[in-house]
Amino acid sequence: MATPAGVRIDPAGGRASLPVRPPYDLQRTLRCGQAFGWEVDGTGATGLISGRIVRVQQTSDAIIVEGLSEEPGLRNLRRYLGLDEPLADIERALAEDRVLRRVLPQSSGTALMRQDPWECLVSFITSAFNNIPKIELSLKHLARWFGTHVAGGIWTFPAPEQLAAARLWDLRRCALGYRAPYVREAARLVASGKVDLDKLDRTETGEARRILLALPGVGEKVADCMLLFAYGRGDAFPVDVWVKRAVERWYFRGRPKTEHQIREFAQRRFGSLAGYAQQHLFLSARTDARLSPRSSRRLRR
DNA sequence: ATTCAGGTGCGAG
DNA sequence: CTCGCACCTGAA
Repeated sequence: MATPAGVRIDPAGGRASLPVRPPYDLQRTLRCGQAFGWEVDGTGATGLISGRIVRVQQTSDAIIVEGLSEEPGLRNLRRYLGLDEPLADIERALAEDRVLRRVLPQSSGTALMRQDPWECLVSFITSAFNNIPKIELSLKHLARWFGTHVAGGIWTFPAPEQLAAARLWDLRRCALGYRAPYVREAARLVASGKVDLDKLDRTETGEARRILLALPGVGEKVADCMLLFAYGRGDAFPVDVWVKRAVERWYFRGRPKTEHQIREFAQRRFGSLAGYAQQHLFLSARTDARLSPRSSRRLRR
């Protein structure tokens, strides 16, 4: 297959340059909470993709890649990072909505990624009733104790087989708490082939959702995260506590709604862009002091 | 010491 | 089917 236009490759240096269009924002995309595996700093980010340690950083019109300089790895990275998402069109459409128009400036450029379904599954099982630092801690421990060593201080995310064989007691050492049996059982279902995560890529969304919901530790929210972050189903709308607060506050004048009602509302209102709407509402809610639990408790009185 | 955190599973009405 | 409740555990 031909190299896409605009791509510059320097095989000897292990470097490449992938073109991107505004408003794509690498930092926002990696920090927005959809992916956990990347070490993001002021200038770029480091992570593992296609079994390689890769550093990426954004310039005015490109993503500079170090550590990966050949296809199909680069194509894989493009897809993973959502570099080809038509963000300008998407955000223009979302800005028709009065709420999104207001919050978009602070989250513009966030692209939906295409993560590995298995890693995504474990990440979001772990995320349930948990906080972000501890989720990251658990995932880091999982890689350290069950993954494969790549190079100094870097381990791959463990394969289903690697976790399926784990002792519960060892899994618990990863601070997974009561989620440990969920993770191991999910690993066994995937490793045994009883659940084929790759096949879901070609499965109709509703059916894929039903299959995901049958996995232990996977409820509506986690299933929707997987549909959105791993399977590219743009109409998925994961309803977590932040999105729930934001939608109730900004679309229903603070009237409480069930998660089901919120999901239905979002799909009707945003359709195939519901996933992007969710990202922007989520990011906005997290940075809006008025939506913090402390604040809303005060207002409730 | 208490409280909180990106939900889910389970039993009851 | 909807509702309420318990829940591992590190960090503030």
